[in-house]
Amino acid sequence: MSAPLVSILDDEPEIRAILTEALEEAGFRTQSFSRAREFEAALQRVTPDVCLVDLSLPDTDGLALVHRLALERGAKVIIISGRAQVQDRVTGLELGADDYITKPFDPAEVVARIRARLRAGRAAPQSGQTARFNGWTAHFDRYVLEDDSGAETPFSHAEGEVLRLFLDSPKRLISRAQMQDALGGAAGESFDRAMDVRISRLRTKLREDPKNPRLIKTIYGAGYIFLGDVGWG
Amino acid sequence: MSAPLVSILDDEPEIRAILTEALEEAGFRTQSFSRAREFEAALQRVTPDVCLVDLSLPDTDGLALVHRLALERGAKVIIISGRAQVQDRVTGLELGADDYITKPFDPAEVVARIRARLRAGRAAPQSGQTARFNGWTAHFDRYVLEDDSGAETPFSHAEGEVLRLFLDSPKRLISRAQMQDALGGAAGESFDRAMDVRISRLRTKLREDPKNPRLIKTIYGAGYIFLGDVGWG
DNA sequence: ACCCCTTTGTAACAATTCGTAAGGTTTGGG
DNA sequence: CCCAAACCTTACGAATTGTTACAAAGGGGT
Repeated sequence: MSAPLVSILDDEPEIRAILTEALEEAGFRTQSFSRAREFEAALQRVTPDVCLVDLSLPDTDGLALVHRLALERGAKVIIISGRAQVQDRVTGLELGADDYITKPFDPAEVVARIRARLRAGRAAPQSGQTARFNGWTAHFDRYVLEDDSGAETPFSHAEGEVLRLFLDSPKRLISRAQMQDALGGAAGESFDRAMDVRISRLRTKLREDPKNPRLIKTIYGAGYIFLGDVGWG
Repeated sequence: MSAPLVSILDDEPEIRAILTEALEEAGFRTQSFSRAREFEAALQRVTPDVCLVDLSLPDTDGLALVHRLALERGAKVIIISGRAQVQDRVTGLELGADDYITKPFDPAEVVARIRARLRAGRAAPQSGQTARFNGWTAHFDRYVLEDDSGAETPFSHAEGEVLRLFLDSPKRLISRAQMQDALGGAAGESFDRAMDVRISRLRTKLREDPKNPRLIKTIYGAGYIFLGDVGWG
């Protein structure tokens, strides 16, 4: 599966350059155009995963273009515009745009919003979620841990919560208070022990050596650290 | 088909009032909460089409809540926050939010952005007659399940209700309370067991391995998840 | 009306999950 | 080196869920 393709349509060369650089660094394939005509010609060939469209184009009515793109072709469209009035944003969104970003913008936010659109597009918003780390593959949709040899070990919901928390913040200290919050536990003396048990059970399934844990490390008096090179997908 | 349901979670009464009024005028059903705990309790019963969540909540870490909502439950989340830094927006979106609106906001834009989410989602319940999933074809007009080899197994009305509920929301957690609602069961001690039996019988017809169900997964204390790539038609 | 079959809820028992308690082990300061 | 606090692990039990057996309810054909 190749990287998502993002099309950029903007008449300012500088904007195109900034966006192209930020998007390629973020791992997207890009394609940029200065005129609507070229852009629509390219659409005959490929359908981009997301289109970034500037409204103030010299050779066409931007809103009409957005409308055609979004409602007729079903493309995901993010408007990038210098017009910042609420009314502009509302009409842009009502016409079918998926998002509306005003100039000046921060490239990082553009990337984040593109990712949000891609995520939403998937049939299964929350799952198909798998993470690889150090020979293991965690399938959160099936609640299964897969060995590097392909052997599978099921894990429970409670164990999954802990594992997900770790995989979201690898190589970073996670305090017990943070866990308590993330795992929805009521603050209390007793919940500490419950968390211990959850972690203990997770360690067992990850076949950790109690004497020498390689993945889930305890930091005495501070919390835990999950070591492991995590890749989501 | 009833109006989409929007849940509002914000600790400021005035904000809740403004949003509620604007949304109801726009034709949505609304439901608002001041505390995360109440909000999560309500989620046991219904899954809103869109959740508007304020990050600065007194009783929990808002970001962790968003993460749980978006990634684990597959809900559509729009963050409404007073924090306007780019970094805040990026982390909010990366954690799974579908959109990020900063205060002060214009209610009209909020409505437009909610509509954009609903349009993109289109997870609306299907009313088609047949659905394909993982080698099976369900014919709701004939009350028959068709094998990938063409062999047919009849299913009853009660089993069909459960199956349709699953097929309408694949790969998403469905709580028992939601089922009870959808299947018209009175909330009571005894109906719980009846649902278990319905699911057990459906599992049998889908030839699920009791030890390792591949399609209907139980999440202890939370509900069920139907895994399967569903295509209607 | 009678019989037989299907459907579906209820009851009873088995299996699983997960927090709690209890006892053991490790850590780090004095 | 000693001790208290922090942490790990095991066992147990309450709650949750699965499965089977059974009975009530309904439908069609004779």
